[in-house]
Amino acid sequence: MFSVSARTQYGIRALAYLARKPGWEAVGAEIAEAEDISPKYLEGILTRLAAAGLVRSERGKNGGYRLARAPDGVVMADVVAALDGEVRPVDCVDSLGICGHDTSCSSRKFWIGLKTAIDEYLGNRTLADIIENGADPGSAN
Amino acid sequence: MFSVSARTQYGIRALAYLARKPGWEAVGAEIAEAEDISPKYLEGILTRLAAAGLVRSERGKNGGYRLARAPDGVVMADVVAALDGEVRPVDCVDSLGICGHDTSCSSRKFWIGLKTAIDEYLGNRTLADIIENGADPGSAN
DNA sequence: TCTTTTTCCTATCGGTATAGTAGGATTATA
DNA sequence: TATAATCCTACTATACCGATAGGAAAAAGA
Repeated sequence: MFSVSARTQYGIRALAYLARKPGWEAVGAEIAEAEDISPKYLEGILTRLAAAGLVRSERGKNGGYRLARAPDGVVMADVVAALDGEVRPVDCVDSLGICGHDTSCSSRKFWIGLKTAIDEYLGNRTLADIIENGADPGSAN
Repeated sequence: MFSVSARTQYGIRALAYLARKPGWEAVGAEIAEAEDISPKYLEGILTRLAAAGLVRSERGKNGGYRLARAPDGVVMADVVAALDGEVRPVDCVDSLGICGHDTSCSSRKFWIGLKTAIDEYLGNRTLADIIENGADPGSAN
């Protein structure tokens, strides 16, 4: 339940690799080898991250990917959204009347509350927290 | 991302129906029709809920399902676990060394923190909160 | 200009889980 | 004994995911 896709896990590892890279120089296939990820698959992941503005891509020789901003500015909620989409436990969190059954659905608030809890966690963590070995900025735990 | 299966959504609706049933009498196919769920599919859902001890099943004529305890004793974390399994963002939340890559994985704490946040939310909500139209017992929101 | 190295785009494939269906065996009531 | 319900097993169709393949476009250096 609530398992995170390999895509997102790979993406975070790739971002962490870029963040640890001295001078944040542009790198490409090097990431796949270091992190033991299928190169071609990682390609698509980095493209998504670039489209979301989290990494900057440079084409051609000596090109590659570099972090678009400092690690403490890379919010994990954005990373997850870029790779696996917005947090949406049920479809009706956005638009009502999808199930066409109950206009005042009794469980909708429950799911919206869960989404809020998850968004809050992911919104308060950055890539910097991850590369500092999971230090937790939150008040809880 | 983090979408909830139809199985769990159906299950919660079925439980809410049982909770609203006067006297908590045993009912069966009636739920499927009222909640507009495929009867045969709902069957399997109720079996799971019964196996988890959340509902009590009675076979034979006049049989059916009834809530095993009062709605405020039915913790949503148990419901979700019964239908979709434990909350496990990544496999290594339980056992370390699965990826075989980094023994001190930098993102593990991050995912465990997420699991904790989700478990906390689901563990503090009961079926009673749902049928009271999503009243929120938590301090946040 | 030509070659190399890289990102980018599209298409495909196998595996797996999900949602739903089907048929019948078992159990209890009347 | 007939009926009505849960239980059990198997099947199908669909969709997504992880991964692969082949090439087009772009930028740098010779």
